[in-house]
Amino acid sequence: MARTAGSHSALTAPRIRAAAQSLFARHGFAAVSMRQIAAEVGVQVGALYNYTPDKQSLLFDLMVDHLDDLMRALDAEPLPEDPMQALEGFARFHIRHHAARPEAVFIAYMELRNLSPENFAQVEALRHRYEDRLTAILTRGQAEGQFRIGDPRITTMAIIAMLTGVNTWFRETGRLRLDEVETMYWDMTRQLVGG
Amino acid sequence: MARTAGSHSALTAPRIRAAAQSLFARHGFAAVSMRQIAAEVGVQVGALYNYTPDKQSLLFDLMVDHLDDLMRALDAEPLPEDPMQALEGFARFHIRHHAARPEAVFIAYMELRNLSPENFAQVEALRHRYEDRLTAILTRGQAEGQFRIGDPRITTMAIIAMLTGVNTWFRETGRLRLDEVETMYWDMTRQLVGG
DNA sequence: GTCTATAGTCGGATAGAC
DNA sequence: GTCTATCCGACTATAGAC
Repeated sequence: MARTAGSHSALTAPRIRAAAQSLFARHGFAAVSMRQIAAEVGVQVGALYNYTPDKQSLLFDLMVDHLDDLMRALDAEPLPEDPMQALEGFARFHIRHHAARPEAVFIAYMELRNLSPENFAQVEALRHRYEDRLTAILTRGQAEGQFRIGDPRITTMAIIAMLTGVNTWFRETGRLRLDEVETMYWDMTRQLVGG
Repeated sequence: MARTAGSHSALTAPRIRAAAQSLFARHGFAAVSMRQIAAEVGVQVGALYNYTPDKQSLLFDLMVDHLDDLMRALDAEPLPEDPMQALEGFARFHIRHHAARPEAVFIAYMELRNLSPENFAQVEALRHRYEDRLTAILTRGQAEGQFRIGDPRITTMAIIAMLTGVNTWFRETGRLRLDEVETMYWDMTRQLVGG
């Protein structure tokens, strides 16, 4: 694995990703320059273009990786037969997963309009797949008479907006621990579906 | 009311506001240039500075006016003694008011990080005053035993996130009318508080 | 793989004529 | 109040040396 002196791609690539994520989350995609990213990594701006064709791809890759990660993590969760238990699993998973990566979540929600149309369509498709998992749980629970809800798709949007909202105010240093927040939001979710 | 030829301030001022709001909502504050705003209005860049000291003030004024408008409109609503009726009034008002001005709402949520620290603090204070109105309703309903909820402040954040989420998917041309959406979200809100 | 240097464009804001 | 002209800095992306 001999490498030329000055060749650090295995190290540089993830550092560029991390710097871009941190800076995009703090200042917004449009407000961050390639020079700032390079400075955060500790290289000159030209070096970035060995890793990304352009700034847009940097953003797109962050979003796609975040959503792939989200789907993989959800698929790794147990999925109980009982709709109420499945819903509890989803709600707790959603809060836990999102609270653990606030920067990626923030970017995925705030920077959609800075994606090119093709990239936007791909990201929306991935997000939709995630939402569909919750819709499936709700539809099943409604059919089995456990949930007192209206349109499962509308209920999906309402629950996801409510749960994701935790990220706007939750801080690890705050008065509540995350597992307490999880339980409070699960209580609200359960009541919301009439459980 | 005689005016010098070429003097159109009474007309130009609101057109600058409207252009800024539309462009900021579509492309984001950081991605929009003063030249773009001027072009949308039909003037040259220099003319904008007769109406605003800088680009930051344009954003700040949009946010403050939006939140002032929100508070005034809420204060104009009836506030029933009964907490359940008060909550229904709030939920329906929130959806109706936000759905009617999607651009202002979008900017108020997405561009907070582009405010200067002083301006951010002022905007946050205004938003907090609005949230407090809902917290007051929830606290009263909890004390009177009508609501089965945990922390009223957390419940406030959850309900507002859920209701505001309507703006991410609702379109006037969609399959649902706004008053139907209002009722569906009120049903979910009622169940969420254990009613 | 990283560097320096640069092309070519665009940004916010201001000065001064009308 | 609006215009033109301009300052001066910053931007993305590329070229070519090492």
